[in-house]
Amino acid sequence: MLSDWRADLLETIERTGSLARAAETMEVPYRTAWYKLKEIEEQLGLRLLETQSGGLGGGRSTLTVEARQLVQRFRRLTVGVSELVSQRFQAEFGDWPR
Amino acid sequence: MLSDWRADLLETIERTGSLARAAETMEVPYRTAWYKLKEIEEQLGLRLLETQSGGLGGGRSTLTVEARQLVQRFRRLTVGVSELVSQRFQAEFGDWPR
DNA sequence: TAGCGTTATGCTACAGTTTGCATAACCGAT
DNA sequence: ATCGGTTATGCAAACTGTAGCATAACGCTA
Repeated sequence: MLSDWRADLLETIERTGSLARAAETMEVPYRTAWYKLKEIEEQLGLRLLETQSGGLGGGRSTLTVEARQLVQRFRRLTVGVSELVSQRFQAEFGDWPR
Repeated sequence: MLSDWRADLLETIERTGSLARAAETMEVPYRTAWYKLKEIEEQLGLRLLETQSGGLGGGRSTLTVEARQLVQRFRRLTVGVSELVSQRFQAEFGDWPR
């Protein structure tokens, strides 16, 4: 339910302080980004964003504590994995004919 | 282009000796299984099946040597990886509230 | 109060995937 | 010769994910 891309999205929201800006930064429609977030929230049964519409800058979004923890854990989970995969891939398919 | 599920499919074909039976075993329509195989063959540019229609039992399918090697390598590639992942997952999310 | 940029969400369209149905060819066994 | 079960494929329908467009509410700022 989480993925590298989704973790990126969450981090970008945190960095930009807005879902709209995060979506633009990641070059994905706002509609889609929003939908993805809802998906995660639904699957995991938790709220990811602390949002406010209106006000300074039009509004803002920040991550909830749970979301921040989630991303942290996910990052720790995946670090080293892709390296292992490509290493194994090299070992098994390095001599692949095509 | 390969995946756990696809490797399963190939192994099931080998085990049952028939694409039709493999599809039934894996509870996926014959049409779909066939389509998936074509997809892999096309992407990798190799033949996966040694087929015969008609004859004893109506016909049969067995894996080509290349297909068998492919599955073997893929299994070796993924075995250590999934172990690492589930170990890491346990470490990071073992105490996850839900 | 009017304007602006953001959140939130419904409706719709479009593209790609999956699936159902149909048909043809094949060939050993009866 | 006919039957059965299999491979092979075309075609169209159903389903799914992604994206575009529209609209409403919100609240700071000018």
